[in-house]
This record gives sequence, structure tokens and C-alpha cells, in this order.
Amino acid sequence: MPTDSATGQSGTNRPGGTNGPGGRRRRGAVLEAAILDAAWDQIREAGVAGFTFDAVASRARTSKPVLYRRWPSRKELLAATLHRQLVVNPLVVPDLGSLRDELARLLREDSEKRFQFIGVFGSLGVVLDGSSVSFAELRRLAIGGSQSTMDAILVRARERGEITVDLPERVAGLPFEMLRGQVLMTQKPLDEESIGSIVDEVFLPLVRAYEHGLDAANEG
Amino acid sequence: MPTDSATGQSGTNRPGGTNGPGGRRRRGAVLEAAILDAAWDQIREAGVAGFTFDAVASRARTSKPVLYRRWPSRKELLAATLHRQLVVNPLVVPDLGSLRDELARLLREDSEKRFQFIGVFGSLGVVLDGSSVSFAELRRLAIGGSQSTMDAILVRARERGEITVDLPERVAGLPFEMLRGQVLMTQKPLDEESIGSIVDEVFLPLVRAYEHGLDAANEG
DNA sequence: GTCATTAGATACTGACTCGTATCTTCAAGG
DNA sequence: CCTTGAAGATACGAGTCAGTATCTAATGAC
Repeated sequence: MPTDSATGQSGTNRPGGTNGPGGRRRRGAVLEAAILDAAWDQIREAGVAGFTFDAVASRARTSKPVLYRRWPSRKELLAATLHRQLVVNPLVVPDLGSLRDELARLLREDSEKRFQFIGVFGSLGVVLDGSSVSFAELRRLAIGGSQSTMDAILVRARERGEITVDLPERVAGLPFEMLRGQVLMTQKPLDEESIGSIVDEVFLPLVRAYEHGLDAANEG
Repeated sequence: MPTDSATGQSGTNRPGGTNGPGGRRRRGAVLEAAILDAAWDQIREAGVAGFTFDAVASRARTSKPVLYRRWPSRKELLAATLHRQLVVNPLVVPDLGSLRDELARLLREDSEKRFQFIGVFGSLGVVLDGSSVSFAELRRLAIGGSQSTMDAILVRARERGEITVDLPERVAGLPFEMLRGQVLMTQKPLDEESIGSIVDEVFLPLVRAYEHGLDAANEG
């Protein structure tokens, strides 16, 4: 996780240098990662509006041309920034022995790692438009990351015998749509009470309903 | 619903006039409403980023000073714009004879009337900060509007005997959190299939589960 | 050590936006 | 009809940002 890491002192041995930590001049992939992490810090603090090349360059202790050599415009930089956060921060949930615990853990992790991403997502449709890494691609990554982890959890639950029937797609994705809906409105990560409520008041009762077969009988 | 209503021709009898429709000079409440409607059109088309005083003034066929006389800054204008849309566009669902039909209707209406609002909501936390009409107030209005209509529907369902037990708050709010979650990611209003799925695959099965009492047995 | 590459600093243009000031012109009240 | 208040046009200064150009200097390959 990228922290501000403002080492403060700039000029170690260079004239007006505001280089990276340690005073050494960074290059290639190291520099690129540092920039994208700084960009992520910037977007979290100042939002999409405060996401300027000057601000990002300054925070990354480099300069604008270095950014422009890599990303031709603000859109690309923004997309690359979010893309990196999604790719570099995969959701992983170990086997905890029960569907309940694993789902709660997944919701907690998703919420913590990505709630700022959710807060920012609303603005993206307007900003990103025809970028190389498009809005649709970011959406796919964001949803896919949660869903594939969820799928893994459901597979384990099925192996344990906690689930025997097939759940509709929307039911499997339900916890995350609720997560997004609440995070969007509160601009905060999910608290423990909400996690418990989604798991115990909504998802598990619904799973049990599908298990007991007293379900979809009056549709269409 | 405010439409662009670009009557086109400007100078009816005034020198450089770009007045309102009809060429007459608007005043007071009429003018204010016209401005806020234009502002809403603007934010829908250009997003929060394109929400400038110049753009709004031009679209409302008036000029910046007129706006500044009413709202001291962009924040206030933005808050007033969203506030008006929420207040002027209440959600109403008539008695349709069944919980299922009424909920579907409510989701459809909420989605159509407010999906742009949801898209914009993510940006607001950063933009609005200590405004007279705050982020929290807008959130309360947005959630409250949906929830109170939902409560009315649930009351009718109870009178009909479709529901006899009490539902947890989160269950009653579930359709809207799912709505927000999906709209946030797709930037589109809910399609009919999604509405049907939320109603028939999630909400109603869950209600039935609570009705049959095979529910909350293993929490905390 | 030499050289090609690229980081990094700085400055600049053009566009845009905010917020205000000034002036003219209309609308309504009496 | 006359006065008052507000609408509307226009212009301006200050500030910000995108994107580019130009220069110096450090780094790594050889």
C-alpha cells in the first residue's frame, strides 16, 4: 500500500533535486510504480478534481515531463493509476472453515482496499471516454476481482456441503452490490455492524431459502 | 423534468438579449427555477467537472452575476441544484394490488429519475464540504425519498396480509442498495431484467424466508 | 572512460475558470 | 409616469491547469 513516505529532505548532493527517497534518481519500472502510487495517494486525498499533473508530479517528487513521457494525457494517467491499484491489490481470502466467516472477511477486505475507489468511480464515466484503458475495462477489473474471489468462496462452501443448489448470479453478487451501494452513500468503508447485517440478515437467510427450495415459484 | 428547451432565437426586441423563452425578462422564483433546471441539465451532460458558472449561466440564458447574487459559490449552487431535483421529483407509487408490482414500479421510477444523481454522487464528498446544504443533507434526502416510499409500500403489503412479520431495516433497504450498486458500476438506469431479478430472485424469496421463520438463528 | 538514454528542473503559451466591478435596460409598485 | 430594484451584458485580474520546449545532469551499458 502506497504511503506518503515524504522523506522530506531533498537535495542530497544534487543542485535543486527533489528526487525520490534516498536521493538517488529513479528509473524505469521503479519510477513508474512510485508515480502511480503517488497518483493514487493524490486521488484519495483530493479526488478526481485535484488529480492534476502538477500535483501528482510534485507528490511523486518528479516533474511533469516525466509523466508526459509515459502517459499522453490525464485520462491515461488516471486509468493507469486505478488499474494499478486493482491489479496490485488482489483480494485473497484463505479457507476459514465456514462460508459465513469467509464472506465477512471478503467484505471487510474489499471495503478497506477499495472504498476510495468506489467513491471515485462515479466521476469516471465522464472523465474517461475512449481512453486506452477504458471505463468498461476498469469496471470489469473491479467487479471481476470481487466476484472471482466470491466464486472461490462459494466453491469451498459447496465442497464443505454448506451449499448444494445453484444460486442465481445476482444472489452471488448481492453482497458486493450492497457494499457498493452503501459505500457510495456514506463515503466510508463498511463498519462491522453492516458487514454482519449483510451476511446474517440478508445473504445467509437467502441461501437457506434457496437450499430449502421454497423459492422462485411466482415469476413470469 | 427540465428539458433543454432551447428556444433558439435570442434577440426579440432587446439589444444583445439572450433572455429566457418568450424573450421576456424573468425574475424571482421563475428565474431561479429556470437556472436550477439548466444547472441540472448541465451536470447531467458534463458532470461535476463541467459544472461551471459560465456554463450554467449560458445554458440558463442569463449571466454570471445573476447566479452569484443567489449562490455565493459553486458549492452552494451545486447543492441547491441537486436539492431541487430531489425535492421536485418525489417518488410516488400508487396502489397496484401487490407488493411485487409496486416494488418493481418503485425501482423503475427511482432508477429513471435519479440514476444521474447516483452517478454524480461519488464526486460530491470532495466537492461539498461545509456547504449550507451539505453532503449529509443531500444523502438524507436521497435515501429518505426512496425509503419512505418503500415504507409506504410495505405498509400496504402488510394491510393486504402479504407480510406479517417485521423485516430488518437492511432488508427493507436492500433493493435500493442493490440499485445504487449496479447503477454506480454501469452508469445506466436499471434494465427490466435487473429489476425482475432484484424483485423475484432476491427480495421476495428473502421476505418469504422471514415469513416462514427459518431465519436469523445464528448471529452473534 | 565514453556515450546514449532518460530523469528532472524550469519556463512558457493558451485555455479556462472564478469571482467581482461596472454599466445598461427592463419590470413592477406606487 | 417615475422610481427602485433586479436582470443582463461585458470586461477584467488573478489563478490554475494542460501540454510543450529546452536545458542540465545522472545513470547504466559497453
